[in-house]
Amino acid sequence: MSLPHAILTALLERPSSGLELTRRFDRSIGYFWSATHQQIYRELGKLEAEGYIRTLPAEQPARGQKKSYEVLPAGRAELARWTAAAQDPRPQRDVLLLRLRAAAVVGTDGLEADLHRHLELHRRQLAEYQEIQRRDFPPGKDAPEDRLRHLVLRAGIDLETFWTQWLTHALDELGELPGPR
Amino acid sequence: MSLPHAILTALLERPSSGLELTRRFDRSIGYFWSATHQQIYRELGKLEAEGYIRTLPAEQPARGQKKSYEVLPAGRAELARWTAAAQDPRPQRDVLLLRLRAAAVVGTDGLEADLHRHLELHRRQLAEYQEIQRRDFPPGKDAPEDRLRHLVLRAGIDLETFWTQWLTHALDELGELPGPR
DNA sequence: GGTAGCATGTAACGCGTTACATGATTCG
DNA sequence: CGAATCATGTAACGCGTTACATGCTACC
Repeated sequence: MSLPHAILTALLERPSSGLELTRRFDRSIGYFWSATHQQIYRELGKLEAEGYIRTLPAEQPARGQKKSYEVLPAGRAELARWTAAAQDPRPQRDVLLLRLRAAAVVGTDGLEADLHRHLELHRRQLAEYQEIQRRDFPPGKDAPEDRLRHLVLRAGIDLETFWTQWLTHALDELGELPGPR
Repeated sequence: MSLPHAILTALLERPSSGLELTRRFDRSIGYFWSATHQQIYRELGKLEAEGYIRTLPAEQPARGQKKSYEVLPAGRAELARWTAAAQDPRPQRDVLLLRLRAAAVVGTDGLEADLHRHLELHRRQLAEYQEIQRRDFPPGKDAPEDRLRHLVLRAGIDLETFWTQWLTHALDELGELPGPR
């Protein structure tokens, strides 16, 4: 039940059309809540039906026409309610850890190459986050309204840092393991 | 497409019935791939139909009767294939980070209490992992076949450590923020 | 006017979740 | 025998994913 709230947040930051939202979900918000354009259009329809958002006055309702949405007061209230409500952490889901556990049973053949690939992907993501930090949060300038956003970014940086370190360590261990290479 | 492989791994470690699997998914494997008993029964049916597992000879097929499964050679081969195959990391999904981003727009009212609760949950999980480490991986004794399992456990420990640190930091920042308290 | 790209959708399917149903076993 | 517990299921629904469809706009 989080996609509608992700969309409300994005629309409050800036009113947008479906495709613009999709693009923003590929960048900033999508770093921790991804969505495809099909999900977004489906959800925009629901949010509009529930009275949380509306199309901007300059709309043409035809099919191939751009249609921008803005958040209504009821939408902002719902987002505030959701933000403050207690929520249990979702159960963990990590395919890579599952694969290592499987490898402990059926062997590590072919695993190493993909671990290298993942390491490279995480390094790239980390570099991207650090670049954003340099650009948007230079040291010294720390406006109160940016504090929360910086906090979120730092979570991303620390998580990617963890994965690069852990994968490096995992590759070390794999190298020392007996078995076909 | 990972639940069947999680089940194959668990069944290779030890043949089990559906409910026993459910219990094991509440503990070890479920730490990074959770599943309910409904999912597990559904998936056991599919895996049996595909010839990857079979019921142990001592079966009684009646409804309330215990039914244990073991992995067939085809199932082990499929698991080995899946383990070695390249897989892209799943896009991140984290509700808490999303909520912080929403709070940057609609305010932080009511957020603090739930962050405290999450911090406590992560501290408890971390303690549980460390207890498992003390019990199953005492320093010095590091059999090669346990290396991979220990590696997975350390990922869990490091991730929970990260969350406790990050949440502590987040609560510090929230405290310094202006606004209704 | 034909083609490429922009923009908004529809349809189908599978996994994950929640609620409920049914049969066996144990024990007072 | 009645209740609690163990054990295996069924049904319904929503989100996430993939593939495909339709209508505009710009440009050669």
